[in-house]
Amino acid sequence: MRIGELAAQTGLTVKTIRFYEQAGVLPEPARRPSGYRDYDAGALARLRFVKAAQTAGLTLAEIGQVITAREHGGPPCRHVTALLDAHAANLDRRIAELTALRADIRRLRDRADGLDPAACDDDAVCHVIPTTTPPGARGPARR
Amino acid sequence: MRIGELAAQTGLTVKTIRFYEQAGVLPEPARRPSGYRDYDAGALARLRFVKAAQTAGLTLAEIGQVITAREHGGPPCRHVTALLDAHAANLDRRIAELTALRADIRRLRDRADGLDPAACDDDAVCHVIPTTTPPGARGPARR
DNA sequence: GTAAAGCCTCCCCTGCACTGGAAGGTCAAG
DNA sequence: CTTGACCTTCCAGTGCAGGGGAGGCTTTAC
Repeated sequence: MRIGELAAQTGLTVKTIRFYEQAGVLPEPARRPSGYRDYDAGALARLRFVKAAQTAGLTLAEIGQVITAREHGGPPCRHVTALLDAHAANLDRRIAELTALRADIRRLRDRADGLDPAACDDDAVCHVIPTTTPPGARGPARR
Repeated sequence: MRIGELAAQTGLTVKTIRFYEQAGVLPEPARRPSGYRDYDAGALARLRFVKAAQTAGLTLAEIGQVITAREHGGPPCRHVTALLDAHAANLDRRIAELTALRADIRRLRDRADGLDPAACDDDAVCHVIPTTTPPGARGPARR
């Protein structure tokens, strides 16, 4: 099938499929005499895997590693479970960060309701944001 | 004071300070005859505000808006509290997303322990990641 | 026969907050 | 006089996952 049909069947855009090929998560397909890409059912399965792995939070680079491991050796399951574990740990950390940031914002917000807007001074720009570090701050959240 | 001293006093890098100036969150300072930037205490206060606002989760663009509002009108407190509210709502959404993703990963991980690594098939790359959408999937998390 | 849709490659753009490096000017100490 | 620290501007790149559009073939439908 041609790239447009593959896109329709996977819900991806044509651009994205070509990008995946260049990113190394989708093998280069056969070409028709015209130069058009010609995909088989394997491409469909592959793209389903890529989508599922993305949904599980893996990056394209990691997915590429898994695929390479698969092609150069045995089943990459151990690698995959290690990636899942690492992502789970990352998520735990990020969730904790965001939750703390959420609490800080709530504190600022509550405090703001009791402040006089006219009392803002120029240098500090706005006294709703105290320039003395609020309790519980751990530096800017990485995004 | 020169830029290096300001950097030392704020804990930022010289590069970052110049970047902030270009990003519009720090006004252009006076210049010495040599062309060197020459900062006063206002710059220190301003950078403290920028850091505090970043800690509260605002982007540089938003901080720039707050500063512009401050310069072109009265106190920007209402603007700031609106931003804080928007960020709080965003955080709630992102925390929920990440928590759901975390639960999905935990499910995959638990399932993986009961699977046979040799049973991976080629098209699916690795059966630890099921290509049929797992229950509770809501699409890739935005990062 | 012609128009429209589809495909090709190529290169640049997005957001976010910086970071690195090149090529050169300035200033104080030894 | 030279060394070295400090400063200047400008350009480019990072990570991540694509998106936009130009300019030009190919295929399909009428």
